[in-house]
Amino acid sequence: MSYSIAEAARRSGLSIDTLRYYERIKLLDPPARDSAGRRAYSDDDLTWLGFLTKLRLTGMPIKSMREYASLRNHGAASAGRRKAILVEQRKSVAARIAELQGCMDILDYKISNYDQIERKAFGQAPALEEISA
Amino acid sequence: MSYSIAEAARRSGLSIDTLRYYERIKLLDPPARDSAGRRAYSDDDLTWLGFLTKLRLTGMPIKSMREYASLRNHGAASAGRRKAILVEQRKSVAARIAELQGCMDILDYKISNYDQIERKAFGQAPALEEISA
DNA sequence: ATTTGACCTGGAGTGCGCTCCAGGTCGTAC
DNA sequence: GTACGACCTGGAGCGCACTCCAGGTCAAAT
Repeated sequence: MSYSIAEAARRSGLSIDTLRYYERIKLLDPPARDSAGRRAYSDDDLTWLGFLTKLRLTGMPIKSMREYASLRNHGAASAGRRKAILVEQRKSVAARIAELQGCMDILDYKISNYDQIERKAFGQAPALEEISA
Repeated sequence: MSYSIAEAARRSGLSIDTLRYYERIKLLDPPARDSAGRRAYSDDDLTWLGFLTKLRLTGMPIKSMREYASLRNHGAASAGRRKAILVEQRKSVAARIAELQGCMDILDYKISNYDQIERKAFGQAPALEEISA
């Protein structure tokens, strides 16, 4: 199967502009063209786009994605480097998750403070939270 | 205690420029000044900066942080809205953590693929991974 | 034959969150 | 008294990841 750019956008969740942008910056090999010169994305193209969007979601900068993308065209010899990139990214994702957990604990603490204030709302204790809010 | 901008930067982990920037965009109430007109941050200022940096770490946009910051100056009446902002942010953090977990699963899968390739490296199986790499 | 709409290109513009710069003022150390 | 270093201001500049635009082509529908 092959897909128009609009279809590819719909299926990948990226915008049409972003698809062309990714091609320009070499994240994506130029897709086939139909007889009228329009892009015709293959299933493989979409699979790759799907993986790219996952990498983006991890917060990987486009620079690194470009390196990974370019290594794909350098065959099996580049597998080691490709794996290393993913391992490194995995590490940074794990760190980010831990960081977010930590932040969430703080949010929970602050939220529970506000809860207490609400529960005290019928008393007249002076806004205690202002001290650390 | 009060702190020079350099000290405040060191303690908050933000740059001096960022401290002045945060003040300009009203994330931070203008700190006191010493006799020479230099900023003198209080412990409360630093506490607030600490909380701000946590909010930033959660990915909260500066726009929302500004809203929260401005509500602080509107007393106890704004506590409900402030809490709502934090609750909303907590939700988005939880969602982001889930998203990252999902991405990490994919990374793990890809990495284990590369592991297999390495283990087969002494055989001559054609680079199987190319199909979905 | 012409209108429509999806697509094309190269290049400019945008929003975010800083970061840097020039030119100037202070207070302390020599 | 002058040299130094830390600080000040207003404003310009930057890197990132898109996003938008003008002006054009092409094929199917009327």
